Amino acid sequence: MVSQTGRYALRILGHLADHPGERLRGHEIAQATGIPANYLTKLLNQLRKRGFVESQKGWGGGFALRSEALGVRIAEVIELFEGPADHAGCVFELRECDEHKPCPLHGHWEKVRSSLHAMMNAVSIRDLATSTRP
Amino acid sequence: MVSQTGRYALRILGHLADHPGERLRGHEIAQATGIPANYLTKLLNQLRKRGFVESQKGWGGGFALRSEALGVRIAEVIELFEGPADHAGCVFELRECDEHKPCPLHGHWEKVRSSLHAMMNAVSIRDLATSTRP
DNA sequence: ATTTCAACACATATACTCATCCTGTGAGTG
DNA sequence: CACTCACAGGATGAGTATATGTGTTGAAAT
Repeated sequence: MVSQTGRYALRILGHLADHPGERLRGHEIAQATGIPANYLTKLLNQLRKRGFVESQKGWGGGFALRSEALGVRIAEVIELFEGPADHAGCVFELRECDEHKPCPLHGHWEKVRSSLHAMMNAVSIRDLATSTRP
Repeated sequence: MVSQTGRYALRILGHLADHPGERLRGHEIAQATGIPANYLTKLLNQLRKRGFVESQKGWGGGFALRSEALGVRIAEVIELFEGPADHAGCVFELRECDEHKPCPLHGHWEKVRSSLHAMMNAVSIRDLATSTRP
């Protein structure tokens, strides 16, 4: 449904959002999230290049969520790691399928697609923080 | 979302459902569906072992959909190739997430999950046939 | 019986995701 | 400067999904 890597990324961002302003070391994040440390720094690197996260090397260094990223929709995060979602075509490619000649799955798939799309675009990184919960 | 193999399986069954009672050679099915011939026979073999399809070797041989399989829900087909769906847990495993302490994605995910589940269980192999369309 | 056709089974190849290892590099400390 | 800390990044490996290749088996035609 969503790749392991994509879920990792959201876990990471959620954890960073829980500690605003703090610089967390990769090792700490790995321990807190349960993501393999070596792999995690790679993901954080991509998040940094994309501008969602900032990092600091050396003593006292670590990673922190950039405040500008708080409003980023999780769709953008998933895209970063899985490429454009491309849910345009019909799921099963059973045959040519459009509005006029829908395949047997068309209506059903439309619902799945739209609810997924809604989720991806309604939730932002800010919402991933634990503190958001009442 | 759904594996390539799973989509292949549905394409195959849809094609067979389009030709009831006929015995189609693997090569023909491959050509009609665009699925790699060698890979296709593997999938057809699994479908045969599961009882959805019957086969005949030798001259005049080929594959045919078993009439008993017409009512099979596509959930069963997908399970055959991808194992039990197991959409139980929360998508992103952000943290412990249940009804009382839902994660930020919980409500959204519930919708995705249920519409997917509905599709898988509402559509049967019979429905995959082109002729079903008005 | 021999030939031919097509499924069947097993082995191998390829691609991608996920994960690990190792070395380099910049930043701070004493 | 010498040293340590922690990110940066390339190379490598394990595991799985996807795809191909080769020979074997069964059934019909001749």
